[in-house]
Amino acid sequence: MADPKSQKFQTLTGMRDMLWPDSARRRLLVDGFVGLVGNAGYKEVVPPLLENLGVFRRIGEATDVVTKEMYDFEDKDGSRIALRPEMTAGVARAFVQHKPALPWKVFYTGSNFRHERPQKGRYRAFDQVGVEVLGPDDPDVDVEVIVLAWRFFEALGLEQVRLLVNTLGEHADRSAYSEGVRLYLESRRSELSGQAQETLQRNPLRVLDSKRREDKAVIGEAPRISKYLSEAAAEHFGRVCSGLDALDVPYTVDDRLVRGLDYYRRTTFEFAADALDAAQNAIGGGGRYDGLVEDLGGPATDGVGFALGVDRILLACDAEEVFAPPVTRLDAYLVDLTGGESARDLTHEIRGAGMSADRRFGAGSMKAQMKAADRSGARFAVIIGSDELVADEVTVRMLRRPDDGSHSDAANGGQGGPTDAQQRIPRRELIEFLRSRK
RNA sequence: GUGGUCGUAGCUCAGCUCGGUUAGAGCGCCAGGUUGUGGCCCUGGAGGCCGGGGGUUCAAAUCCCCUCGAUCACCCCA
Repeated sequence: MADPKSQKFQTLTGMRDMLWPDSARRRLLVDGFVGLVGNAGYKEVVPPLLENLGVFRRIGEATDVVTKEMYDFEDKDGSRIALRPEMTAGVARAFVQHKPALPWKVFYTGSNFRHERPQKGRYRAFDQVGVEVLGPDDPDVDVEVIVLAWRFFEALGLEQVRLLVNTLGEHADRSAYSEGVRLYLESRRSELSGQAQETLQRNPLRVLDSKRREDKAVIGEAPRISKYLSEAAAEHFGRVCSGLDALDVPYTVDDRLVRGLDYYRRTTFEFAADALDAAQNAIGGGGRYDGLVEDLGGPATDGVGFALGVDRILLACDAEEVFAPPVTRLDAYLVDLTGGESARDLTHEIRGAGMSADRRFGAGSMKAQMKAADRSGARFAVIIGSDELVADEVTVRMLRRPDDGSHSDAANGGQGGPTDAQQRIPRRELIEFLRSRK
């Protein structure tokens, strides 16, 4: 950095400012999600960004998220607290604290923080949207949750999304399976990559996730979860699959799908965006976490949910060229050649009537004001010159047609684009004029 | 935490290999052409300590070292 007197600040590593139109697109995406899950009976929950560190420890002592990536620090009273690295643990804590009626169906949107090396689709501050259902053990809940996410991707226009599902079995199944995998991998330890050997010591199941080529052969012959499943777990999973079939949601069972966080039991799932050439192509994931609530001091309660990565979804939308940012719309833009009082009064009058209006501060030449009017996306320029002022009239000029979603552009062939119709009307009729042409 | 690539105008980049007058282009922005009319066109203008620091040299955007940042991959995960 330069000399301290004139130090310029910029965003921290892995964090970024989102400016328009990216911010508009993100807003639209989040609003769409809220609408979708609201229709399914989910209510919003807004947990705090900071929690006692212990809340997040339950995510898994063997995970990087907990051991290496948390923004944790000491509070002023000496207690250990942390910025949330994900939402589920905080939501589960809220459940334990408030004891809401069952089933508790909630959704959330918000930022999470993980201290990792940033790369495409991975930031230290990232947005997620998600849902959680606490209470029912019914496999139909798993289905509802998965289908919700699937419909959301459909609504955005995404087509190259793959749904992967798996089951890790119940607690005992998972432990037995983990041990089975560990024994197997130990027996072929020398064939594994160095990284995989390290992972093996901490969390054998995670080795199955390795992307390194040298590990593939060994992983391919590893034991399958199906052999370790209890009857109940197998039946649960079977009903999840048949539910997805019934609702025509395509999926593939991937028995190597081991999700990162320790609290998952039974159903797990992940959404991969194939249009993303980046390594970070998981745009969402989730599963059952029966036992998490108990770990946090609550009654034994089943839970299932998912989290979707807003940033990655937007990246996937870019790759598939869908979900363009919304077009700016304005009902009127004021062009005032007489000093600005009319622009000031009319913008507020129009807004007060429930329509949208803007104007240019500092006025400028008519050309400058008209240019600004065009760029604003306004349908009409409302022009007030000295003639109009004296006659108590306004000139209303159409800048684009009602059905013209694009920015006006004379070069686009003229269909619905170029317009220049204008007329003078009494000033008191302006609101009615704009309203009748909305 | 490890490795590769890259930092020049608001944005996208040229110039760097073979150091040498006021560092360029396109887009965007501002103004004028059109003294009351946007989108197209033409003209002009503003805007850069060439990421920062140090070194080599008569001379560094250009060569060397360090540093910071970005980016991609590993790891991990959304």
